Amino acid sequence: MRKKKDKAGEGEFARDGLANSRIHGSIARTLGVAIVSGQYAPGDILNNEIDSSEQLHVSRSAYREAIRILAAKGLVESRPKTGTRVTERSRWSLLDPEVLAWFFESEPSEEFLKGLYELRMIVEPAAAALAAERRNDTQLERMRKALIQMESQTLATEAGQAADRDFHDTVLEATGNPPLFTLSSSIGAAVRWTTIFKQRKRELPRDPMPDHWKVFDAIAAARPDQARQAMEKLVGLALEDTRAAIEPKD
Amino acid sequence: MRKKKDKAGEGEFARDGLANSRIHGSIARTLGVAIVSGQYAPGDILNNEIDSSEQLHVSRSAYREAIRILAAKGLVESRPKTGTRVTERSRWSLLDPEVLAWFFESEPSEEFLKGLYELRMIVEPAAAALAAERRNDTQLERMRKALIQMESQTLATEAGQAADRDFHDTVLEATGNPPLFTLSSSIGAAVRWTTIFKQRKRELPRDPMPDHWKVFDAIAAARPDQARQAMEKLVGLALEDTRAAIEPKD
DNA sequence: AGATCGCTATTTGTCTGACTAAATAGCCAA
DNA sequence: TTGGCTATTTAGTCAGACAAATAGCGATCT
Repeated sequence: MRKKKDKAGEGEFARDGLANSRIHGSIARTLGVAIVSGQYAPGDILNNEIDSSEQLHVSRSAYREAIRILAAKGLVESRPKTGTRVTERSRWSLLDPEVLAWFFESEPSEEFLKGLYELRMIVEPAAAALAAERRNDTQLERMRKALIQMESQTLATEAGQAADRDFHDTVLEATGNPPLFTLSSSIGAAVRWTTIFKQRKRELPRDPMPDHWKVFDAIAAARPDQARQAMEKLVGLALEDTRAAIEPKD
Repeated sequence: MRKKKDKAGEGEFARDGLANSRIHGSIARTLGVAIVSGQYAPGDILNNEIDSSEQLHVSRSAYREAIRILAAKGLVESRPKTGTRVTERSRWSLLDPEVLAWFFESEPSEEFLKGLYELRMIVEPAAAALAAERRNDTQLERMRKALIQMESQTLATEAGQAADRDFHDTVLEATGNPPLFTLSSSIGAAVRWTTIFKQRKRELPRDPMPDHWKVFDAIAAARPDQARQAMEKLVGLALEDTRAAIEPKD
């Protein structure tokens, strides 16, 4: 009864190779992905804890801990007798790093991506302006290193993409505004998908470096307005590229 | 090495009267407040699960579920052998409604409030502009009703304050951008504290209604730029009022 | 002396099963 | 019809055992 071989179908939950090697984390991820991908609709009630944990071949306590994680992120709500139900979308913590990752586990909807870009378009230019006023030398150096790395590795490599994200991250950090900085995971997600979509197009994509350097130069020169405008242009072009790739007209 | 007798007052955790009536929620709140208020510093290691749960007079499973909640919000990180440690501030989900509530449980630091206002200053004018383009009649009606309620009840009443928050909420919702809308809890928190600080001053505070109506009119008239400017002014004045109240010079 | 390997103690992680408490639905009586 | 009681279902809590991971130490080898 204990270690029986899983029957196909039920009891499958992916244990991520690296992180999330704990069962509760894996279950949370599995359920989280199922919820954000629409496999469960808001208002739907999950099977009760006993049935669910049996189907997944895990103990009730591990399953419950997974549910607590989902509840903490606003995806579900539990009450005695009623059970655990999926909450309405407006209550989901869409900017939570994990929730975001679950969203991007399957291809995100165009509408969702559009929303994320709109957020970038609002936040990043303002952040660049603040960064131009407040950045310290360490942060400036980190930005420069990131761009150099991005330049030499190109966005075709994982290291280059990480450098890209690191640059945008550091800009946010240089605002010295902690609440603003927590948006970095959301913006990082959008940045990542810009790259993915750009590379999906066959043609050689536009070189992103000049735009990035303009932002950097303005921040280094402590020119807020210039930094805002440069970042506006950068994000605008990224949006364009992504939109072009997402609407395949050819 | 380990303290035999812990601090006096062991086993105390507030069970919120209304929501959070479950033990795991109460413990999460107690620990969450202790963490964000600086009672535990990032890097600190919590007592192990057995000791902690005994001190709180709860079962280990209830305690563990609380820890899972905190981990889901990025406040702590658990690993075997090492224990559960408080994560660095930059990983905290500062915009999560519960985390925000824990922050405001004790008086928030001026710096934190400033960050929140800066976020408002960035997000709300842009949101008002988008709302002017996209709002539907239902949302418009909700905004109008909120302002009327706010006008008649005044910000001295709980109902009036709720109406204020509802107005700002609806503007965010009218952007039609779900990721943007999730910022409403953060912005609502800032709005709430504007009122608290304003009322702390003895003198009769400035009437907030004209500014609000200007924003509404612009959104109703579908004029994005006008809406942006009106909201900019509204938030700017709110910031001023709060700053005046937070720095008592008289 | 230094590096390497493996052991062990400690801590979280998982499991089991029983019992408690809350919330609902449905019944029964007024 | 209504109002309240009760049965039932579900999450919530508890206790205790065992498993897995790993940081740190110590023995061993070079």
